Amino acid sequence: MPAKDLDQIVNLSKRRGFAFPSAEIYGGFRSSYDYGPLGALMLRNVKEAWIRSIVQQRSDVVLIDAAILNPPQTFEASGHLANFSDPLVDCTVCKRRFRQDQLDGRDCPQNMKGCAFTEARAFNLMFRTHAGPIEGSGAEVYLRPETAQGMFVNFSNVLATSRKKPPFGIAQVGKSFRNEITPGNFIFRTREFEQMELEFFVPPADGAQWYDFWKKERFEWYVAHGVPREMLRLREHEKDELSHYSTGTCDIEFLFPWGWGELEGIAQRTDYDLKQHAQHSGQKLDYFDQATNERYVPYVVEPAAGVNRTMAAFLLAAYDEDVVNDEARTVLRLHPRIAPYQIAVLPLSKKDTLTPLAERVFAMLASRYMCDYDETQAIGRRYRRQDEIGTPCCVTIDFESLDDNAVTVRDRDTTEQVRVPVDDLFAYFAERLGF
RNA sequence: GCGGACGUGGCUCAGUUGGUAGAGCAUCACCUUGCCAAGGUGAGGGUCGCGGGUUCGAAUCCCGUCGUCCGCUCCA
Repeated sequence: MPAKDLDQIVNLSKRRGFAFPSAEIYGGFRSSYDYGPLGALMLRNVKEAWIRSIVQQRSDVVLIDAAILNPPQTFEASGHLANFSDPLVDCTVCKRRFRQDQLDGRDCPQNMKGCAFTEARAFNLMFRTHAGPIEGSGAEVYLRPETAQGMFVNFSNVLATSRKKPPFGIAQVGKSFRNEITPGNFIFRTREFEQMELEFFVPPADGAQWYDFWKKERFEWYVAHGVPREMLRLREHEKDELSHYSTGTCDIEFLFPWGWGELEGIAQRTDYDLKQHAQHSGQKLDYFDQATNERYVPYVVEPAAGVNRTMAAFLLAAYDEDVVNDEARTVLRLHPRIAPYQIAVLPLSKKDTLTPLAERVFAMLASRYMCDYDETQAIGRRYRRQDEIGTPCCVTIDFESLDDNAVTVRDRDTTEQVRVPVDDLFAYFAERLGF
């Protein structure tokens, strides 16, 4: 029973410390969220799960971390400066908004009787600032609207230093900034957001094949991390939806409370980006294949995912309310790799006699897993608290533990308990958590 | 950005025709219990988003502003 109501997640986030409206003591700042103690851990887990799948478990992808600030040339080449700005006009009569360039001098299509337009305003979706301390001086710079250009401008650097050759990929996780006209839906669309992008460079002839590969690969990543298949879909873009350089794009969409929303776009970008940067920079951005004696500009397949909206999707998919012992409980059925904590260590009693062993068990488990420690209030209440933040396992130390050096491990989803010797805990959790 | 609704302690809310704020849950301390929450006693926490105005007096009226939600628009 996934959450139907966004409010459930927003409230839980605020109440337990996943995400807070940014600068809340000053009334909040539109479109920004601050991630709290649990949210910061979960966000990191989402990114690490992606890196693990894309970089660690593959031998053909390397990771970079490029600058957020970029000179205008980067975005002149990418096309963002020319295409990322729309002149928009509002009709003061029918209250509709149009792109001026699409109106082509005509009257408002919605109202034949002379609608009145406002002055055209340019909505540039890129954040601009300047380098140097004095207002108006120094070089003009832009905050990147996507991480992708960092991979393209470093294509040669990576090729020369990593000893990779096509097909190979450059991955990056990092913040991007877009001056969205309408941010909203909690952390789904914010002006400052984080991306997980892969640029996968392939021989042109293999582009379509790799496009299919990454579509399947990325879809299954969400499934493997706990999103029910029926809450996901792969939507191929229509021909008229495609960017001018793309020969195919599809979105991996999640069924949000407000409808299907994009988690990730997978695009065939052909050789557009490398050629643009080669042209603007005057540098060669191609690959010489020794085996075939051919020189070519690789085609690019780009899976580009949103970190924050993926986190939102994980939360929504995991949210559940069930009944345990005639009591309603809220439980986040998060994947163990995604949950903020994997384990909570809970001494049954606050009696000092249990504390030394409990602290020893915590120190042991914390060397490998993110663990919480809580010794206040009734044990049942602590279980429910951990359920609500998605902790897969609770380890309870009782008085018997002092004698038999064993603890009780309680499962979040089934609430079942098993007795496990302290010495066997690592082996047990490796099996139970999967890592 | 437009239209509509809304903005009260961490959360959910109550606050009568304007008279200087309450509840439940949560949190903390102590006691009790000790394997599936909401026993006992007590405590902390709100200039009612922010600013201005009207008034003897405003959470309650007016203006502005910030923010949230819905619809439209936008989403290379």
